[in-house]
Amino acid sequence: MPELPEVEVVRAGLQRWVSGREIRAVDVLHPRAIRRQEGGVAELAAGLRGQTLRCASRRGKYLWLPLVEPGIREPESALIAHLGMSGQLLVEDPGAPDEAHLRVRFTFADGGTELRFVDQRTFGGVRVTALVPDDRGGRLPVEVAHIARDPLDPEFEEDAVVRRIRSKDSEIKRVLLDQTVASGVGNIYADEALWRAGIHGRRIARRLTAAQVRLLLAEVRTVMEQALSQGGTSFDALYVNVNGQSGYFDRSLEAYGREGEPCRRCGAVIRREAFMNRSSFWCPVCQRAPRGSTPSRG
DNA sequence: CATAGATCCTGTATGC
DNA sequence: TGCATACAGGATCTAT
Repeated sequence: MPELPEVEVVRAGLQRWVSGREIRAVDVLHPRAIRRQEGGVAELAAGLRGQTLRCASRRGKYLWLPLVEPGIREPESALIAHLGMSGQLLVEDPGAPDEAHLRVRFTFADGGTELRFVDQRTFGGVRVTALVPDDRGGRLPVEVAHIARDPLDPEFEEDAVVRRIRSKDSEIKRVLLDQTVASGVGNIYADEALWRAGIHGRRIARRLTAAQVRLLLAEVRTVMEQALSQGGTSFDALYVNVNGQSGYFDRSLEAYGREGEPCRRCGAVIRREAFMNRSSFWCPVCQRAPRGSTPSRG
């Protein structure tokens, strides 16, 4: 499932293969993929035709490419994409057969490779959106303005984020997944970072020490950087880079998906419990449960 | 305001 | 063999 490292791999692919190219046309094969587009297909097509894509940018799990018309320097809009849980952005030859879940096709004026948005579960989507000023004199898509900087952002404000996390009267895993606190973390890397830091996800954020929160953020950064260096995590080929290749960080996961297997640090059996309509995996020895938390299933 | 929970979506795996 | 159900989970919406 695409979290920050996977989205970053896709961003780099877009930068290499589609940045600098002029869009000729867009073909929407499934309306849900553009459900948040004001004005629907017509406005999407009008907003893209004849525009050139600028540098591929990312914050957390959002991706965008600013759009410029010939002769105009400052972009005022951008093509934005979110992969949801199964979205793919693929760069392919125009003659390649359509994927079963092809949702949107972008073709370019140069007649070269096309960009395809493929999404089985249709939680993701693309749209053209306005760029608005950010807090540092730059510009951001309006959808991204409320998303916090991610831990790999050079301008990530560690101290402020530690304070913000420790102000929350909520379970730490829930806070890690809150994209307005720090972005880019999803269910997999949350479990991995918590395991590495030796912190149970049900601990209340404001009861953690500043040192514990600092350690947790350091582990978030470490696990994401490792995943990125291996091309991201993939379980079922739903996540791929723009060339359709999977990463292999899943071989390095220590907690996520390892229910019933031994903890690689202490040998205890990794546990699993339902959490926010998904699952949490943790080591009952390395990650002590908070008082009053009910042990799950025995 | 802060926090918790439901909802969207479909292919795959599992149980009866 | 077929049908029903559980599961994967990011963002957003509603409820408290």
